[in-house]
Amino acid sequence: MAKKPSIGRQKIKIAKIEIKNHLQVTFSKRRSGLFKKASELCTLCGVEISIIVFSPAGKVFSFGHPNVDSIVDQFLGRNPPPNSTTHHLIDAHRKASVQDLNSQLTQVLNELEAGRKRGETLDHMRKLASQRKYWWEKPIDELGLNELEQLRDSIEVLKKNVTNQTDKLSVEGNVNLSPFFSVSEWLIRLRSNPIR
Amino acid sequence: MAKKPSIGRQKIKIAKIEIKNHLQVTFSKRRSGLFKKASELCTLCGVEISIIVFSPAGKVFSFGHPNVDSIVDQFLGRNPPPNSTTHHLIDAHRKASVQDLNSQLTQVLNELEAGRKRGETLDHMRKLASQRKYWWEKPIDELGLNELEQLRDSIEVLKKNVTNQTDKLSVEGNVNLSPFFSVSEWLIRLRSNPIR
DNA sequence: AGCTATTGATAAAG
DNA sequence: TCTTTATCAATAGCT
Repeated sequence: MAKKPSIGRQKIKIAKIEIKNHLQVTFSKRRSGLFKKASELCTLCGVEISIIVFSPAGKVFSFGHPNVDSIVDQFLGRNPPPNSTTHHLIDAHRKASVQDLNSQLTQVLNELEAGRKRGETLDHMRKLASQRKYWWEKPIDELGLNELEQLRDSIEVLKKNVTNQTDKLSVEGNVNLSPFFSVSEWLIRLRSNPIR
Repeated sequence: MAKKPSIGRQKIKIAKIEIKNHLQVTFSKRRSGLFKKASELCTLCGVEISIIVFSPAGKVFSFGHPNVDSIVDQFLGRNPPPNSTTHHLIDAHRKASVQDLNSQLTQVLNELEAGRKRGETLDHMRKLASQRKYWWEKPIDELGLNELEQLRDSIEVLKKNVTNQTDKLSVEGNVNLSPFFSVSEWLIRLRSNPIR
């Protein structure tokens, strides 16, 4: 029989797929494949993985192991807040090297940046961003003198709070005036755009 | 010649690997594979992906694409803030201890998780809210103006502190520079994982 | 870190 | 989106 049921899988170049329909199919397949790989890695090696995918359409797909629930629950915990927090800090300090901290910061920044970008793709988020009802939603470098003074005052409170947590804090009360973006903005967007 | 036709790849059960050495090898291989898959998905479909892996040893590995350029530039100090407080900031950073970074990072991470989590189990969070005594344990939507200020400030200081820490650490050590990482990714890894 | 035999993932088509 | 088929790509077991 000269029949050729299928040419089968073909090698492809790793470059932006232009055919929309094709792209959608590939995205679906590879996204599930990626999550499956992550799942296997979790099981095989007992690690914790979090994946967030922001599609061009503004949809968000996420994978997490264990559930985000357990992370939050662990933090809130049954224990009294001070103990819980202290425990968490001690544990983190024991395990974390400075390199880890940097990695974690990178990760956080990546997430924040992704969250910010995602917000920009959504109409209602765009609307929210443009409103900027409060000064603290602005990028810090846009703050005026008076606003900076408020900021400085709040730092004093911050110092006390953090001191309570770690009983060891030497950060001086200064404000970083070169932000990448408004923290409050991504906070608002994050909570306004629950994953999935 | 009988040679050495290895038995090649064998099917494995997706379950926790007990042999430590074996686990480490598998973790390395599959982590690379996962990041490569993510990279390909980014390129093929033009999506944004963030992956965070917490190893059992406490190490953190992250993948992010794209839009990390601006962050990298900030980290590299390409655009230092032209204001008088810079010196004070640098001073503060020098004094910042690892514990400071830990505590601040922990706080940021938890707030981030709480913010993401909120959309899915609003009731659960509100219920737990009544048990909390400190502002940094609240869900983000319950934070007031002053509290948001504090949070933002802590994050800004955190960024600066880690920038300083990274500067110290990026001097020596080799890094795993996989070919599929973008230049930005390389830069971040160079600064995040100076010693491997 | 490399090698190779297999398994696993997936591009193309229905 | 789901199934099938034919290949391509990832990786388990060794060295």
